[in-house]
This record gives sequence, structure tokens and C-alpha cells, in this order.
Amino acid sequence: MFLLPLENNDLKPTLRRILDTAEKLFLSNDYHLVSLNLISKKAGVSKGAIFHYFASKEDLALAVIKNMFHKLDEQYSELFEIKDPRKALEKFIEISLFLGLTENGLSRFLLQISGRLDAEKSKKMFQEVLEPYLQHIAKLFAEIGVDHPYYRAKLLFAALDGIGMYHFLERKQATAKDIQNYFEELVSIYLESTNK
Amino acid sequence: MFLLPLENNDLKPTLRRILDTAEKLFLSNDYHLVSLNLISKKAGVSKGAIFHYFASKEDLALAVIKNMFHKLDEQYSELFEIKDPRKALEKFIEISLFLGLTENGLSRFLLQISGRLDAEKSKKMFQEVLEPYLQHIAKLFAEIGVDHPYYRAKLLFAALDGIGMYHFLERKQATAKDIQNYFEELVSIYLESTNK
Amino acid sequence: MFLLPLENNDLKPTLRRILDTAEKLFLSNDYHLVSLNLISKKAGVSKGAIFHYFASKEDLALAVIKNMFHKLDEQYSELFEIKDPRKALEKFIEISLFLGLTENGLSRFLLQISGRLDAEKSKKMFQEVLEPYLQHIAKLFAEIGVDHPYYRAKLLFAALDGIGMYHFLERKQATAKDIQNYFEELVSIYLESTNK
Amino acid sequence: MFLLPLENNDLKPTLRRILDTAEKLFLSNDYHLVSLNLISKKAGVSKGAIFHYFASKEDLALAVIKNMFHKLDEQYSELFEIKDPRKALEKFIEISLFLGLTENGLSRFLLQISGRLDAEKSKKMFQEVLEPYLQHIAKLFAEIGVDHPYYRAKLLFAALDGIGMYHFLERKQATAKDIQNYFEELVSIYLESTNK
DNA sequence: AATGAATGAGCATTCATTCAT
DNA sequence: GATGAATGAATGCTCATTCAT
Repeated sequence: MFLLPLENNDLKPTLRRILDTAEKLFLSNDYHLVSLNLISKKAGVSKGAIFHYFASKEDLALAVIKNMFHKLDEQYSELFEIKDPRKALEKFIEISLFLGLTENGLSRFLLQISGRLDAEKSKKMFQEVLEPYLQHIAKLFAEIGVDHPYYRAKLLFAALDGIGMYHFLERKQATAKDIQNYFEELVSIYLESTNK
Repeated sequence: MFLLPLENNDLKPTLRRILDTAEKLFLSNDYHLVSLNLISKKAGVSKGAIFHYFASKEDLALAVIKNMFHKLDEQYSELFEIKDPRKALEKFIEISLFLGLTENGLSRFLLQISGRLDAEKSKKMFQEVLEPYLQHIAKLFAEIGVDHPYYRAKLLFAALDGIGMYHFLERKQATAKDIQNYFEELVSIYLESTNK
Repeated sequence: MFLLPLENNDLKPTLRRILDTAEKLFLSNDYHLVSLNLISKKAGVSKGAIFHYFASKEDLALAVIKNMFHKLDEQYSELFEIKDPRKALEKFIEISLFLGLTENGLSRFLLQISGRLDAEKSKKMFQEVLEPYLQHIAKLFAEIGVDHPYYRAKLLFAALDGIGMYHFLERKQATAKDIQNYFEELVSIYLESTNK
Repeated sequence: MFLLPLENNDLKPTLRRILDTAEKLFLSNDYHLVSLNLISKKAGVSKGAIFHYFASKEDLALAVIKNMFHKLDEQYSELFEIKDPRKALEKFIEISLFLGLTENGLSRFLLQISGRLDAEKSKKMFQEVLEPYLQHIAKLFAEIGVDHPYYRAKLLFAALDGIGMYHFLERKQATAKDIQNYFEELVSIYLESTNK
């Protein structure tokens, strides 16, 4: 959708295992608790192999983030085929809620990595991986006549990310009922309150 | 407001200095980068003194969180005097936006500590420090006739926390104009779309 | 003689052991082959203890160097009581030959540490530990009427250090005969060729 | 002059590049900072290629040393044509001063490699690369009637090497004036004080 | 002959924690 | 109450070396 396609199939098996293992571990644990030792052990490769492919742990983390957004692109690809902006936004909320509440580590991971980057790099990461999504959703909000479409898009993203975080804090798996209720509320308030 | 009062004045100066220093450092830096060594140096107390008052670093972090929410209580205390629920919610959004966008470290810190706690402890922390606020805001939403007041309250909190996080990722200080726009959108989204 | 006295007796036993062990190891082995692991093991202290006293391996190495020059000061202290500059120079050569040929690692160690320091620090180290000696010897050469006393002092130091290095390369312990011959040559050429 | 001729032209380009790159890097950096990775990258050959030609890093370093002394032979070759031993020695001092003060890495490199070799190998290296030069200069000293020609030769070498080392420590580029003064002093010290 | 992926031992350093004083 | 010396496990990272191709 927004990022260049990544030929996952071409990756060397060792690299493949490193990326997959790192992703799984980074998403569900604090960055500092995921040591390269742990990754190498779980991935069944030597620690040296990690450094053969990545210059540093930070580099690996960044690669994992990009890789994840590539995968997200596929999940969101069906949005493009929806012509009606209101329907497209509903679909976006539906997909995001599902992704955010089932696999809630991405925002947390992003936040933590950002805390280790300098301003320049963090901004760059934001613009590379998040801004394209934001722009797209803002355009849809503009089409349905929202006053500040970019601000509203950001608030929607914030709410979606935030909800995942709250469930993480509560250690409460969202039920189908929860998701249904969030969905109804979100659609009701973010999409219906347009023509003020 | 929601938490037991803490007799700050009674605190021993050493303890006082530890808590204040730890708070300042934890809020603006990654948990792992704030070593007890650093805290003890900046606070001008010995490392041993920290362990005299807290059983572990985690314990200190938890104490800092509680202490911060006590201070937040004061900031939100004026909410109580507002009778009109709609006005009270507007005030809440206004205060939270200001706090969240000027000093955005709290949610990040909470999230990071949570990542180090087991399910039981994280849930307990959530219920002690966040749930009371959520309940209060949910009650206000109920008063203005919202369908799922608790879900809406959570979505509002999520949006407010999330916005701070996005500005952190972007490394972009929110301008007065930004805050104004967020405020208008939030009010429009969360307060105007009541009577469906 | 040139450096402030160091109250060795006041040193904590742990620090004492670290310094002594590091000195012994650094003087007879390549810097990189002397790991902190090795030092801590041979000294019978924990690795952490080293970092309790020194911020880095480089810091420890620098401390060892200063410590050694303090000890050298004691060896050279008798020079001060000699009034006749020619006799003083002879004594200096005698002491230096003995020290340089029996314990020949100092120059090598100095050279290697210097290679790891930036220009500023290396120059500073030179001026702190070597320059005072050079100045003193240059003054003695001036007194006996040498044309370029500072250059000659440096050449004498260079010859004395260099001889130690050559014996190190040859792995040849200098015999009493060797020392006697070097002494005669040095005195003959550096002290007799004055009045050109 | 002293070493067997090396048919540089016959060397395979890969080997040629490895040797040249390694020499440049070893002469200006600490042995441990010059990794095979670095050499292979700078030389534009694979790491495996290095191991194709040399059994180990140490082996490569030794080869570089031999190669360098072959090149030095060319620099000193004009000495042979000088019949007057005093003139030959002056020429030797002049060349050595120039080489030692402009490119002072050789002695340091030799010393460092020696620190990693066992006694046997270091002695062998000394005898192969340095001893021939020493013998030659000692013979010249003998011709001008010096008492201990071999000791004096060694002291001259030591002074020449040592001077380079001092300039390295001081991080002070020798000026034309410095070289002139050193030259005058060295001639005065080592050549004028013959007839005791 | 030459590549470069992969290894694993080793390194300097960090840090929460303990404990004698 | 308070100090700070001492510990030792763990971490990110380097690097010479091996080996299948």
C-alpha cells in the first residue's frame, strides 16, 4: 500500500529466522528484556549471525518495524478498492481495531524504539511508516466534509493505538463484544459528527 | 481526588529527594537508561539509601507512579466544582490535552513499567491509578446520555494519550493552534455526537 | 621528584591489588591481551570492583602509568643531591639503564596507550610524566655546555628507551657486561663530546 | 641490501592489494584496531581471500614486516656506494632520521607484533630484519675505531627509533629545524667522540 | 582462486543488589 | 538512617577463523 514490496521469499533462511524471532519477541516484551542472546537462542542461530546482517540491535529493531509495516500494507490493501469514503473509513476502523487489539505490541514497540533514537531519526521513522497512513485517512475524512481532517485522522489513530495500550495495561484480552462496542462508538463519533 | 492523600510534607528529606529525582528522570528517559546510580548521583544521596526506602528499582518506579497520580489529582480537582457534565468533560479534555502535550512522558512510563510487571501487578496498577479516572469520566458521559459511556470514556483517554505519543514520535512540539484544533475536534467528536 | 607524592599506604586493599596486578600485567603483555577479566582474576577481585574505581580500562591504564612514574620519582630522588652536573648525568644514565633493561615494559606500554588516546590527551600525558624529566636533564646538559641541550636530552632518553625495546625484541636479558658496555659508551659519547 | 629479493611484480593482484592495504593500515593504527574485516573492505577483496594467502592474521603481519624491510633496503642502497665510513654513517643518520620522523609507525608496529610472538619467533624476527642492519652499521663504527662498535650501533638505532616514538607521544610533527638539530647532535655524539 | 555466510569465544561495560560499617 | 565498597550476572558487540560453494 505505502511501502515498497519486500521479497520475503528471497531472504536467506538465517536472516528470515532472525527477523521472525525478533519480531515475535520485541512485540511482546520490553526492548531491553529482549537480548540478542535470547533472539539468537530462540532463532537457533549464532549471535554472530545477527551482526552479520545488522550493524546493531537498534538496526535490527528498525528492520523489524519496517518489515511489520510491509505486512500491514497487505492487510490494508483492500481499503483501496472501496470507493465510498465513509465505507472505507469503517473498514479501516474494523481492520485496525482487530489488529490493534489482537496484536497490541506494535505501538508500544514503536514508542520504545523512538525513545532511543535522536530527533532526526525518530521523525524520519514516523514519516516513513506512519505518515502515509495518516495522509490517506485524512483524505478520506476530507471527502466526508470534516473540519480538520488531518487532526481528526490523528485523533482516530491515537484512539486506536491507545485502546490497544489500555488493554495491554489491564492485561485484558478484548472480547468480541468489546470490539463490537468500540467499533460502534468509533463509527458513531468519528464518522457521524461530520456536519456540524 | 481518587487516591489516598499522601502527606508529602512528612517525608524525610532523603526520601523526598529520591522520589523527586526519580520522577524527573523516569518521565523524560527510558526506564533502562535511568540507573539507580544516576538517580543517587542526581539526588545527592547514596545508592544504599534508595534500597533503604525501596525494596527494588521496580518498587521505586511504582512509588513514583503513585506519587504522580496524587499530583495529577490536584490538577483535576477543579472538575468537581463543575455541575454541568458537558462543561466538566470539556474542562477535562482541556486539562488533559495541555498536560499530555506539554509533558508527555507519563503514558510512556506507565506502559514501560507495565511491560516489566506480571499480569497481576499490571492489572492492579491499572485499577489503582487509572480506573478511578475512567469511572468518573464514564459517569459524566452517562449523564449526557451516551450509549456506551465506559467505552467512550476509554476511547477518549486513548485518544488523549495517543496524541501525546504521536507528538513524541514526530518530535514535534504542539503549537497553540494544534491544541486548539485538537480541542475543537475532540469536543465535536466526543461531545456533539451524543443523541444518535 | 616531579609528581605529587601518592600515599600508597592509604589505598584500600582492593584498589591496591587492582593497581599492582594491572601494572604487572600491562608491563609484560600487549594491552589488548591484558583483559579486565584477567586482571580481576589475578587480583582476586570482582570485575565490578575495577569499575568501582576506574571509569574504563583506559582510565585504569592511565592510573597505572601515573603510579609508575610516582615510583620512578623515588628511584631518581638521589639525583637531586648531586651537585656536579656531569656526575648527576652519569648517575641518571646508570639508574635508567638499570631500570630500562631490567623492567623494559614501560616505554612499550606508554607507546601503546598513546596510540589509543587522542592528540590532546597523549600530549598531556607526555607533558605530565615525561617532560619534567626531560627538562631536568636538559638543564644538566646546558650546565656542561652542550650546544642543543634539550635535543641532546631527548636523544639520551630515546637511546635509553630504545635499548630496552631492542632487548625486548631480541628477548635477550641484558647481562652485567652488556650494561657495563652500554654505560661506558653512553657516558663516553653523550658526556665527553661536549666542547666541540 | 640485507634481505632476499622479493619479486613484487610476480604477485597476484589480490595478494598485492592485501599486502599494500595491510601495510598502510598496520603502520598508522594499533594492531588490534586493524581488523581483517577492515583490511578486506579497504583492499576490496573478500575476507576468505586473506586466509587463502595467510594462515592467520599474525602471518599476514609478519609478511607485511618483511615486505617493508625489503622496501627499506632500496632506501638504504645508496649507502653501499659511499667508501668513507664516517660519510656513510652520516648518510645513514640522515636517511633514518628522515624516515623515522616522517613515518614513525614501523618501530611501533614491530614492537607490538613482538609482544604477541613467543620468544623464539620474536628473536627470529629480530635476527632476520634488524640484525643485518645492525651488523652493517657496527662494521662502519669499527672502521672508524670505536671501542664497542656493536653497542654503539645499537645505541644509535635505539636513539633513532626512540626519537620517532617521542614525537609520536608528543603528537608533534618534527620541523626542518628539529631534524637539523637532531642531526647535528647525533653526528656530534656518535661520530665525533671516537678517539677517546 | 575466491567468496561471504556463519560461528563462538572473548571483550569492555552496566547495573541492580547486598552488606559491613 | 545512611553510606559506598563490592559483587557477578548479563548485555551489546568484535573479530579471527572456518567452510561450503
